[in-house]
Amino acid sequence: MPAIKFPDGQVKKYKNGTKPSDILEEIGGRLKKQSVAARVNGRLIDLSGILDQDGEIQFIDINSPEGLDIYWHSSAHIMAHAIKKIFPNAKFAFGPPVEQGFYYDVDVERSLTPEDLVKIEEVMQEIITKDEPFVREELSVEEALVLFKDLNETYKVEQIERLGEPPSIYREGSFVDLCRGPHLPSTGYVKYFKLLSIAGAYWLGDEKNPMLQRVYGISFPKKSQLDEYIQRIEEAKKRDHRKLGRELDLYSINDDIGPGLVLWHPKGAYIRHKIEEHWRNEHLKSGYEFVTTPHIARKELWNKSGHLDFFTENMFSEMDVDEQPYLVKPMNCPFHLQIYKTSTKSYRDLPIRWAELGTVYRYERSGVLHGLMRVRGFTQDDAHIFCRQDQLDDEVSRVIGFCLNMLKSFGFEDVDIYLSTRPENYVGTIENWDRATEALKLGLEKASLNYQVDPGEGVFYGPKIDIKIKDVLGRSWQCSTIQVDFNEPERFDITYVGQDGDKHRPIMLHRALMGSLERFFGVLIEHYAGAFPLWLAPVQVHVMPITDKQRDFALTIHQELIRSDIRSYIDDRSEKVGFKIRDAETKKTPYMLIIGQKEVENNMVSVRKHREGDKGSVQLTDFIEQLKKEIAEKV
RNA sequence: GCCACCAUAGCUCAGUAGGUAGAGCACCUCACUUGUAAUGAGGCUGUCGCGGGUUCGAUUCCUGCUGGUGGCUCCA
Repeated sequence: MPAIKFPDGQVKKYKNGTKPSDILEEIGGRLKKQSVAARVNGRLIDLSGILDQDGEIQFIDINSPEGLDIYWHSSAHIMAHAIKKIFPNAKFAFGPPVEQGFYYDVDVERSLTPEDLVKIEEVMQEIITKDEPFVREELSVEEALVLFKDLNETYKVEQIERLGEPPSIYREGSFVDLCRGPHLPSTGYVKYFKLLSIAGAYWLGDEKNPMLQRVYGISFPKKSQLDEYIQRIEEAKKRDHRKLGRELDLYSINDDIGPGLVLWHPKGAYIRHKIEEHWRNEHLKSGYEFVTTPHIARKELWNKSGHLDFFTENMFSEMDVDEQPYLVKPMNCPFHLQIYKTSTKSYRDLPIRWAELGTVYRYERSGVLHGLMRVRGFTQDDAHIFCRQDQLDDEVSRVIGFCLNMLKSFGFEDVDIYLSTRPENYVGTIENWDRATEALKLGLEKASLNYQVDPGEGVFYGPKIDIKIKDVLGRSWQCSTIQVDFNEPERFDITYVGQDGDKHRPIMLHRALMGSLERFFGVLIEHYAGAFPLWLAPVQVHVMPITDKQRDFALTIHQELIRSDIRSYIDDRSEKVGFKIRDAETKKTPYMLIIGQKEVENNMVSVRKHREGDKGSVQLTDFIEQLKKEIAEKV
């Protein structure tokens, strides 16, 4: 007689063999309708699972994150079932739920087409209409191997062998799949779904393995949720930085120049200029000094730094300079190290913080290039900090705080933070790694930040903190990074003279706050949907006379704005004011000044704000004051 | 790099069952002199991504390449 404790603290005894679904039957109502699985003693189980011991139960709501995961997971099974019906020889790999929906990796004899997706959707609907229950079975390894070998499911067989423990399977009608579960009670629970795309994916994520076809889909209990999802994707596409970059004339990438090489147009370059200006000011305030280094260096430098050992596949091929091989820089660090070495450093000199907007070039495989987010030539807002062991904690803390502040000034408050720890291949001692990792961790905790640990994801030369920002379609892009380096100080043999008169090895931190200006600009465009805050807007004010009669007055206003350091543009075309407003609105100019006869007579300006509309008339001096305030506050 | 898809005017797109192409916006000119998201009329705009093949003839069919898109792998 298991005693089951409910979330409200109530404890009830049930007879042996009771299932969560029995309890739901008894409770009924909304809970029964909305629950798709149960968590018993922390473990998720099917509603048809057996409660055989005492424990705490909690029902999983269909619309909770876990509920949707189960929903999508079961949807993936239904999709696989449908594919199996259409392609009896299809073999299946993995089909998990993801952040937005689900996918299944399949091995089908021919390439799937969009028409196939339509067909698969139809068959899925049939399976759903049949409302077959998902039935769990637990098998021994041997039984499972026999079953899946019979089905010629080679990937499943491989997976069973890899697991090495008795697996569970789920049957649903004639379809059987290796799966941990839990699942929805039956296929009929899946109401509204859509298959979204087909892509290639390597078996087990290894590019040496064969490529499977990955079919992505999404499903929801309610039609409105599916509609909203599709609409959200459509809306997101409108603020894609590649679309806005073209529409707002910010940048372009040109085939004649080469893929992954960015042309910053005047408006984009202006925004970049403001970003850099802000960046420089903040760095000076934070105790950094600037350095500037060349774009190429002798091959030998890259040999010394280790880049030729671990980074060659990302470096552009060498060039010949007076019969000496040179390489274009993929990183700035070796240069900074060479500056360090030009003089003997005392412990009193540390910490040294050297920053550079350093433009680097990396060969990125063609398939990975993506607008401004992933390019082949980019400018890092790089800095290297050389410090003593006793300064490490403090430096890490400072960088974290500095970094978050920098992101905040561009409106990024919601970011994902990762701590990447020691990978399999590493240089340096375990003690050093542990100490450095501890320092990074301490820094994060002192700032009371939420972060995830990425075990083994550190660079071979040291642990790191990464901050990622999501683009408009929910794809994560790494921007900020703070890395400890045990490799290069060693290779370049940099030292400082300690209080004891001996030479010591300083600790080196690499850090980039925005990461690269290109990527950062990309996420920034999407973040603001192209409507940049006043301080960044390339054109801050559109001045528009209503008729030619007000042109002279409008011109004096435009000139006054320019004199006051406001970026003004005068639209004196002989067009209706509605036309000019539309134009300025489309260009997302923050402010419009409309100048008609009334304004001329009263010596006023009529203010209109982007997306907000008419703000009424004010004195020009007041308007300028207001703008200056807004610019200073960077809102 | 791998899998799939795509490439027509500056942009968004239509089109040709194979006979060298069109619309809207943008741009230019003229008229209108206008009050908070599109005034009207006229004009300009193309190696139909590049190369090869099939064909009397290719933007259209086949093929190679280049570039892009969505993923995978890899990374700021």
